Amino acid sequence: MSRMDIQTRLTEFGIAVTSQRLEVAGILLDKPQHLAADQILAMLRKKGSRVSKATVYNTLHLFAEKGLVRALHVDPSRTFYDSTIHPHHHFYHVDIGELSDIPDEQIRIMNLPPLPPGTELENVDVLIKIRDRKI
Amino acid sequence: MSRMDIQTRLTEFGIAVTSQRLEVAGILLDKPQHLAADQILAMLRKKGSRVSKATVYNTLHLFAEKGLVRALHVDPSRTFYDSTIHPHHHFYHVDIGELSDIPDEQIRIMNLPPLPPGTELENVDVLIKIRDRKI
DNA sequence: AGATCCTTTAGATTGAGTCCAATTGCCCAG
DNA sequence: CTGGGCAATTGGACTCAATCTAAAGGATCT
Repeated sequence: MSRMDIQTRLTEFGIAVTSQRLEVAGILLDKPQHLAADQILAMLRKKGSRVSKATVYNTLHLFAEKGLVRALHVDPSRTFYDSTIHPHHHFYHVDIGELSDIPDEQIRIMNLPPLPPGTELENVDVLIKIRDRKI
Repeated sequence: MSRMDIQTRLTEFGIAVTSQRLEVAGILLDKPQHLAADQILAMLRKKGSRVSKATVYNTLHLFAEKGLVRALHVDPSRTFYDSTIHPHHHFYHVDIGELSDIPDEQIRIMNLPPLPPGTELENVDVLIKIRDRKI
């Protein structure tokens, strides 16, 4: 995705454009992937960027809140950010701690239960945990 | 659940019985609930127990591994352990950070995708995120 | 230029969870 | 009973993702 495309994208999601936000988005939105904040920070540093840790965290929170990316809480030790936002679900390979996408169309959920009164749906996550087949 | 019942339960799940494990199980298996390690530790301490932090963590890991309880990674900041193990799913109220059970029978998932080669299913988690209805 | 507001920053701090080396407890053989 | 062996427990140090804070920077408007 070009720098210009990313700018447009940020604006579409109601996010004010700054050079730091462009840098973070440039890394994460590059392709469909799942990255943690510290991985993004490391990648930025490797490229010579001077963005601070606090800004990376602030930026990712903002992106997630505005719906530009999706936060995933699968690995208990850290939050991953998913650059793919059209609805889909995940495989989590517990032996190697790896996350992969499942196209949404394949899964259909029947009989969604009634929500508790006074609440509305935010979203539905399906996480299919898999492991290496034993013998 | 009586002390004796808990002993039987541990043994059924292939867990060697110790006094510390009985104490932890006594708290968590008392009723259907979701507790974090530090909550369990605090409850034990309040009862006058001297179980160490390391033991609480070791014990919960062991319980989860043996299938006596289920670990849930929903709140990014800590792991909750669910005393209910028959299959079921969860509501997560994002505004107040509260977790509640959904009886399994209500939800049916169609068209489970094929698993990646060499892997087998561990389990399927459905997490329905809800929030306070806005006006 | 000054004022206001938002963003970024370095560095300190938090806190769940892990690690480690030492101790305790348990069980069985002799 | 005794002691060897092994598993379980322990306190305390440690890790590290994430948060907090207070100050500095940057843009925009009048």
